[in-house]
Amino acid sequence: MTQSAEGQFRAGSLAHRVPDLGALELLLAVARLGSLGGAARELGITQPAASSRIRSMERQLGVALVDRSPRGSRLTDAGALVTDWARRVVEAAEAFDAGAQALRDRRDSRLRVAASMTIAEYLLPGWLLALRAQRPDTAVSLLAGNSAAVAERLLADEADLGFVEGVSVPTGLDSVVIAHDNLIVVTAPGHVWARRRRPLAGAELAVTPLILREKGSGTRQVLDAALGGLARPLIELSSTTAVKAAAVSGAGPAVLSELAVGEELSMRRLVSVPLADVSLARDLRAVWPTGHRPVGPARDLLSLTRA
Amino acid sequence: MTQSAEGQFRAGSLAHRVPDLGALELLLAVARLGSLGGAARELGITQPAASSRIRSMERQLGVALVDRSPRGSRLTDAGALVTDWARRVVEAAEAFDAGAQALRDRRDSRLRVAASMTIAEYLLPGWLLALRAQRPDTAVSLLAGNSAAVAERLLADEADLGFVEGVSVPTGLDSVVIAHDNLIVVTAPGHVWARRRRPLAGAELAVTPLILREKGSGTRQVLDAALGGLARPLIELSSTTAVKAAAVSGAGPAVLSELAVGEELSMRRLVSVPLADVSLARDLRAVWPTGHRPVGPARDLLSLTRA
DNA sequence: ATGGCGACATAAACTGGGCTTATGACTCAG
DNA sequence: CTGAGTCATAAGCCCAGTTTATGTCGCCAT
Repeated sequence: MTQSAEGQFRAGSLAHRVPDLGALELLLAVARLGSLGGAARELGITQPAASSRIRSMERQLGVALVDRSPRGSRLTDAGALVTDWARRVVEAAEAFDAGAQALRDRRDSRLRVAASMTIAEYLLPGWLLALRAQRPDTAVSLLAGNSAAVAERLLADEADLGFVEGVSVPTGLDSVVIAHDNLIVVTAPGHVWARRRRPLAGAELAVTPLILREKGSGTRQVLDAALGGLARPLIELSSTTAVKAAAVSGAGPAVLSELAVGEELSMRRLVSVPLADVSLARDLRAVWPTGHRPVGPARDLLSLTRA
Repeated sequence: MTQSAEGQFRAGSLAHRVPDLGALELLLAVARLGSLGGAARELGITQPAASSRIRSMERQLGVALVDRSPRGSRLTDAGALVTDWARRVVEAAEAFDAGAQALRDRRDSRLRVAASMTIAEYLLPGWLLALRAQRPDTAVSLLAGNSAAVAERLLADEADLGFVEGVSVPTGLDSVVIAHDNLIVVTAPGHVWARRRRPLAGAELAVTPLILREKGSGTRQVLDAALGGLARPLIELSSTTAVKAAAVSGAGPAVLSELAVGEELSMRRLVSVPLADVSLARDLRAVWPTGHRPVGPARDLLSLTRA
């Protein structure tokens, strides 16, 4: 057992075991530049600060990350691995930052975006990062709501560009399909369906109790339509997150947007069950007031979102 | 060449604009429990500390996140969105933590894993999280290296279970295929190939200059084999990260493991180009010394990795 | 009503981690 | 042997986050 300042065996929370974002950024800079001092310069701190911070990160993790020499610093093998993992944390933080800035800049923004929850949650941060890379000085504001709210904002000229999911386009708006969101059936890896070889038939899906969002939600509507209103709930939950958690825990099969489960699939916390004769696709669309084709920053963003 | 389009955008780096992990964890707890005090209790801090921390996070982001009332606290609409983004940062940090702990526990660990870089980087942290959820007291150690190094460790009884990618299984080891890693052709969304409707033929791929890993790397070997040694490099880079960055920046088409680009695909920073007549698949295998079928913790982990 | 309870806010003092400046040790190139 | 790189060490400062102690508000049971 470790010596540790806190006398008890309290599992210090994540923040105590994971270096803070500044340290992870510093590590990435060291990896890229091959020098503590260089990394320090890039981040606008002094060399001793960088040295000390890397050292305390190594102490915290219990692993040597960097080989120092009078000619520079290189990552150790473990350091390279840690850096790769750190990069993912930093990327998630960059997406957070891009989104958060859009939520803030309500006033003076040059591009006002209104988006449905699913799009705002999963896609928009990435788009904003891409937009920032391309047009660094575009201030974006974001308002998230359902399709009706998006339409309302656009028609009241309180937004320049909207994004909605679902089958119908609100009246008064022009639109273009920018992507297709497939709902997929997922289970925990241990579930029977995870070992199926034959694709699942719609009829079979319709008679199986599923973990679902509540009636009225976008995904539920698509599912009910595809099955003829017959989806049978094993349990109904009010957020995508809760559905995911239930599915991961093995409670049963769930139907979710593939946007929501990308990570879980690639890490095998969930497994996708192929479908045979039903298509659970819905369009994701960019929308704007009829006749007012997007120009300027709105056009920049729109062109980013289309393949 | 410098890779990475990073967000040095304003003087304050990411760490100054994004709340630290402790604050994000706290926000998730508030969202789940509906109470500042409750969240504070769960994290082992006092209620005023939680109150002050949420407040300073709101000040930092410039957005109200929670509606306080004498009967509890609920997220605002913006708060719900921020919480979803925060969850992804925290999940990345959890993966980081799981991996880092495995790197540390070299000595007293009950399960010693040796894995190839790609697997250690992209899949193992998720497996370790799943294993921790299922068997919380299993201490795991991790050693990353190429196939030969993994085999060496296993045969020297310095590891209990190994993971390798590639076509051949090192001699002296038994193995089971746990997944298939597909190499895919990706381009920036603006590239001509992103708008192709017909799948790409192998012959076409073979005559097009590509962004590639250096000769000798695992992915390059698979690609060269599939094309008959003909892959034509536009530029050769020494890390998956650098290849990704070049592809995202629009330098040209790249060939990468789908494990490496899951996030970029779902956020449309990259687009996958369908292939017609070539299969760029390679097996991911769990391996162990011939005859020594995994038991105990090794068996637990192995069963997690198979669908 | 009234007193109790739960939830959040405010205030003041303490603590520690991270920062800076200043300096030293080491290596390599001229 | 000197100058320009690198990193490490030491001493002091500062602020963010913490705790303890107390105040305010709304609900509820008596």
